Amino acid sequence: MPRIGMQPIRRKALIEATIDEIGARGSLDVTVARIARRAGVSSALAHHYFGNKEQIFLAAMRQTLSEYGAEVRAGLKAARTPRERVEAIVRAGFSEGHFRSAVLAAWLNFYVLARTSRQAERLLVVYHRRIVANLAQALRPLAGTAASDIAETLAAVIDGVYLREGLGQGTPDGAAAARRVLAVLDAELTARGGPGTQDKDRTET
Amino acid sequence: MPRIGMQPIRRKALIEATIDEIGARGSLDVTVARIARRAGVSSALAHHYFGNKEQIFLAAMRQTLSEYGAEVRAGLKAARTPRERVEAIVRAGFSEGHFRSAVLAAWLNFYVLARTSRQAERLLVVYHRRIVANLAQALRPLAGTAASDIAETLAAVIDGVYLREGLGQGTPDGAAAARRVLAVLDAELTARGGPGTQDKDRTET
Amino acid sequence: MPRIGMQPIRRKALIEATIDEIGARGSLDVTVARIARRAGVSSALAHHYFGNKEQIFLAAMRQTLSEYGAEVRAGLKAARTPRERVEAIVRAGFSEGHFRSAVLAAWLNFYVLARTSRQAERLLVVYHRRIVANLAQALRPLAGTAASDIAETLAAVIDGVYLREGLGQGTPDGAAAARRVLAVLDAELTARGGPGTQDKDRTET
Amino acid sequence: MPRIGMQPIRRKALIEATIDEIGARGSLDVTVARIARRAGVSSALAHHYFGNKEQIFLAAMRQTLSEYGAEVRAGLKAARTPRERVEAIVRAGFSEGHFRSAVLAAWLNFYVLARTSRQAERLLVVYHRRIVANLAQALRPLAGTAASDIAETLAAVIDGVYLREGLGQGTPDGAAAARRVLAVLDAELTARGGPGTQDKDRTET
DNA sequence: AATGAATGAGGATTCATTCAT
DNA sequence: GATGAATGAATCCTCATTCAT
Repeated sequence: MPRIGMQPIRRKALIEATIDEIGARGSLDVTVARIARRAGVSSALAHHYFGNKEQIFLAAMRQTLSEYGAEVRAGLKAARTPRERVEAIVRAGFSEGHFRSAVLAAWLNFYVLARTSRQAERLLVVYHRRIVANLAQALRPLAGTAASDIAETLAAVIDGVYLREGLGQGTPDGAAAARRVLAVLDAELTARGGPGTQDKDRTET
Repeated sequence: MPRIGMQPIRRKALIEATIDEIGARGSLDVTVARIARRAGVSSALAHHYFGNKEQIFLAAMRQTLSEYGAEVRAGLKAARTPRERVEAIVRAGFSEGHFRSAVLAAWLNFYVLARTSRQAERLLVVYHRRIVANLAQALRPLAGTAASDIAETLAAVIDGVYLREGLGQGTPDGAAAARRVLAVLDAELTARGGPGTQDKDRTET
Repeated sequence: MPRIGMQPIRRKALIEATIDEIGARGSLDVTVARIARRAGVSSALAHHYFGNKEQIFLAAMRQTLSEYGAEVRAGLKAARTPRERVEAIVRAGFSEGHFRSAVLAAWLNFYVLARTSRQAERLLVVYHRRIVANLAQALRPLAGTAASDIAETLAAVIDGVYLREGLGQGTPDGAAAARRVLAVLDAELTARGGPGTQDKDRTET
Repeated sequence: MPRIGMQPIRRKALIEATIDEIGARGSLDVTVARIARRAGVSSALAHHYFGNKEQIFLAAMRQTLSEYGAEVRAGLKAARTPRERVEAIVRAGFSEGHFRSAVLAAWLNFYVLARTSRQAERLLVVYHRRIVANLAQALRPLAGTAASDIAETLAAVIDGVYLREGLGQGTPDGAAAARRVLAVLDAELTARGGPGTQDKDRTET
């Protein structure tokens, strides 16, 4: 059975299995054996490829983060106006691909992991910075010097909505979630720049 | 050594030890033995009083939630105007007592626990509803029919800020966190009702 | 079943089981589970009392060493002349209690353990020093300033004979082994002090 | 990359790697994978060439023994007098090549291996017999009928000194070790044959 | 009331070994 | 000739939980 060049295939399968298993289990309390079984391999192979459990988790985290990043980039590419750029970033977080119970559980658990693992923490911090930077850049034309501050707030709202919506058992409503975040954006812009600014932005867009 | 009337003392000690241990460990990955040692009792006693580990966690969660609730109520009692009422609720979340790394870790882990334990989920949902209800009630004079919606948003912002601030290693800055949340409040009020409304509210109160 | 005060009993049983198991297996390649089964307890209990496998080994080593030390002391107490004192020390090493295949295997493995474990090495060095010191003290009246040197040699002969005799599968012949060591002693004394000295010693004895 | 005629090269490399690894690790607790890596090949190849782990160990043991034997033979060839012949055999054991920590660890572990593996035991017994035979033959002109007995004793002293010197962490002192063994030889000769014999030998030498 | 004693169950990790290529 | 792929079988260790005292 052993064919050559399996490494990337197995790694990918194990990473997906990890996210799914965390999602299914709802906690980091998943065993390597179950992850491996889900991926259709032995637990020994999982260790062979990743070294230890933490590395498996970190790989899953990197994967989730980079998928999210890709979604953000794809959204940004399609956006034409500053406003659209901000919306793209916000919507990426609540897309069907990511705003699922399993992925949400994974995210939540990565936050927990970050409290224990230095590497996990670093990943999360980097991701945080990147989101804020993306938001700030998109907001600059709309909010000027307030861009950074609004970006920071929006990032927090995204996380908060994500967290709260995810608590429910049912399928989370991504559209509603995104709407709530964008409402905060609108409010901030209106309040800071006055209606004029906002209107101007909208017109521009 | 066994004295009578120890039950409440032991229970309280074990609950505190649980929160501290979750805080210290940074995850739910704490053992009953360690919790018990921290509380100065045997692990057998912990089981004697709580039945099993999940009940210990749930008790710790109830404790954290009710302390938070008490802080909110205390703040509300001292508040005179609607605005002050909202601020009190927001500030309760970022008070020195709760906005600590250990408590934050506990909260985070309660969210995780809620994915596994029906009881934990119920506790969290109840707390969520209560916060939103409190906020909505306080906001009614300020925002009218928009109160509920703004309340929902504010609750999300609180959670998001809490989550993000807590990621850093250093002592979290409660004042800054509260300021950011209140800024959202101001923006929402300004944007929806215009400055006039807000001023009027303040005067009314 | 759990009665109080079992700790020392369990510890002793586990230590004996360890030595026996090393003897039976012929190497350090013994499992905690087998040791525990031999002692009639669960492997979890073995860990509970000793912490980890290395500590179990070290305890077994200490036990073996201290039993040997006790045998030496008992022999010394019964000895009347210097010569008898030396003989007592030598014979202690080849007594029926210690010159058994199992104990021998244990010793051999402790030497191996000493290459990995700092603690084991320390134990072995201390034991080495003590034997040489005992021998040297006993030899002083017989060999004067040469006592230390002869002691060192005798200790080496003891170990060498022990090692070689132990290689065979059959029951090792302790008497023959002791005789060979004492022959070296006689030769050293004769060669250094001349026959006169030796005869005098013998007459004294 | 596979070239023909690699077998002897690979085997030799693996054998050396085995001894080195046992030396480095200080115990038989070495993995085939590490041995193979040290030899620059895959662990599968090690199995391909040796069948299983025990055979790898046995090959390493044979190698060590035969190197030692070669050193003895070389020493014997250069020796002119009986005394020199004995000294050559003794010194071979403490030469720079063999009296190293790594080799010593290997020897020690071969003794352990001999308790488990029939083949290893046979190798060790053969080596033992050969050394004693060599010593006895060399001693015949010096000690006559006592040659065998003295040979047996010397062999034990060699092993004992080897074992004890090897325990220390520092570089073992081969010259001192050899001196101690030869001192026993001198003592035995003096004591048995009287000073005359010994002097005569020494003069001859 | 309180605990020491004890364990079953499980989990991460390791490793010798096999096999298809 | 050589190896990457793969795994079954251990093994150490942890831990929640129970029980007699």
